[in-house]
Amino acid sequence: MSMAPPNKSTLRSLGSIELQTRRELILARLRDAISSGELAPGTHLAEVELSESLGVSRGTLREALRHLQQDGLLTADARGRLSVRVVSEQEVDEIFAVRCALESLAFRQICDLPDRSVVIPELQAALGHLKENEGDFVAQLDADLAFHRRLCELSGNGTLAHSWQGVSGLARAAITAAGPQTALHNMAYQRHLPIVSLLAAGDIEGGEAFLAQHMSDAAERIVAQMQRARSA
Amino acid sequence: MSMAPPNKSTLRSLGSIELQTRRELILARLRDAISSGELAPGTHLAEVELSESLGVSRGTLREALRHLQQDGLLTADARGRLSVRVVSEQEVDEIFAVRCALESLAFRQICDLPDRSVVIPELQAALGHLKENEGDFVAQLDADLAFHRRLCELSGNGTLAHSWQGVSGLARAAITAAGPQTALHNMAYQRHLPIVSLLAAGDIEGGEAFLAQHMSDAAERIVAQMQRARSA
DNA sequence: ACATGTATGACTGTTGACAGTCAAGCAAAG
DNA sequence: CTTTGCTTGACTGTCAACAGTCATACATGT
Repeated sequence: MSMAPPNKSTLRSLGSIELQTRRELILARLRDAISSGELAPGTHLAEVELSESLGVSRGTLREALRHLQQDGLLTADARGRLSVRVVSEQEVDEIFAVRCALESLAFRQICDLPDRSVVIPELQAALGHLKENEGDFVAQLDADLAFHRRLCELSGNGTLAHSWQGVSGLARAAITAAGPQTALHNMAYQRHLPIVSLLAAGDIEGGEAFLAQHMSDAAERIVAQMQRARSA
Repeated sequence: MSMAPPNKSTLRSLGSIELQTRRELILARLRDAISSGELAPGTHLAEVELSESLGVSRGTLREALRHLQQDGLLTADARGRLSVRVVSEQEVDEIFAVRCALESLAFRQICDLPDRSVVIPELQAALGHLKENEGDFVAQLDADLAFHRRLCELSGNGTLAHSWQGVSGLARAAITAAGPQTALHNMAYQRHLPIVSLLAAGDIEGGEAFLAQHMSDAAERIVAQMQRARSA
């Protein structure tokens, strides 16, 4: 019995299996654990215990930890012990101010793009995910951040997207730490809709103003919730 | 023979010795090597060879490499081999656009500070270092970046300062890669002076406009030098 | 010649173990 | 009761070695 020889298109369509190294696996795992609150802020991360529970050696774990440390999600004390970063209320303002600056740049760069018509549908698709599953907090948070990330990516500025990712980890950790009562998910679709509209209109001034309000609102809401949770 | 008992002030003045781990030492060493061009862009970094030449084990080296990778100074190919990042001409524009957005935020936040009078002398001091040793290229580059870093630090926004550091590594690598002919050091003092003046005056609009011009000028000069070097 | 095995070398991924350091607890000396 | 010294336990810093994979080059068969 003879099989038909594979043609080039078949070979190409097979693609390549994505190779996930152990380090990358536990890196993603730890990222999720921190940003979801599974690892509460301030938690001490003992290397031996963590490596055993994750099923990897300490060396492999340490490489992932260095990555997270550079991301700002972990902090080291004088003796080198790592713990999950606790974001203060002041830092929430800082984080969202930086996000505002970066996303405003993305907005401007998209407006300066020769052809804006391609990015609008992309953002509308991201908006769609925001409209779906309105009850689920984490899903809403994911969709929220995904929308803003897409905004940065669509600017075509890879350095910008990379910088944004650097602060987004902290942003997500802060939002999660504040708790699901933050009510960030209420009306999330409506709150993000004007961004796309202003972008489609090419209104740079309007977009920047709206983004500034959008970010300061979010920061204020989170800080308020943190204070409420602290006094309780 | 009796010594006088140490009083508290003496004890306090002793301070504490700063503990430098091997990982941090070689991290700084590699940082310098990359940003100074000692390790040329595209250079392949073999772990065994590097660890031997640095006098550390592979494990220790790898932790430092992960740090640099996250900083964007190193890139990994499909097989995990690391090499010094080569910044394209497009990326130069990207990097300086991000720097502009971040430093503009720093400018605004300093202007919003209750007491601006404290930061002005600090920046003037940084300007002073820029005026000194005008012949030395690397010293000028150091002073240049130090000035901009100080601007971000003085904003009081630690997250902003951290994000800036994230792109500054790439910026420095790009400048060094373009070569000392970039003439970035010419009139560096005069080119930075208006930033402090506008800041002292609290002129946000003027400051942002100047920073935008400052950054796009720098990017243009670097790209031009890269093209010149490439065609030669 | 061309395609297919097959050894070889180089490199990264990963691991387990050793060494040094700090904190906590306890005992002895003042 | 305070201080000093010692022991124990836990933790991070560091290392050398094993295992798996890929590219290269050579040899083999058609």
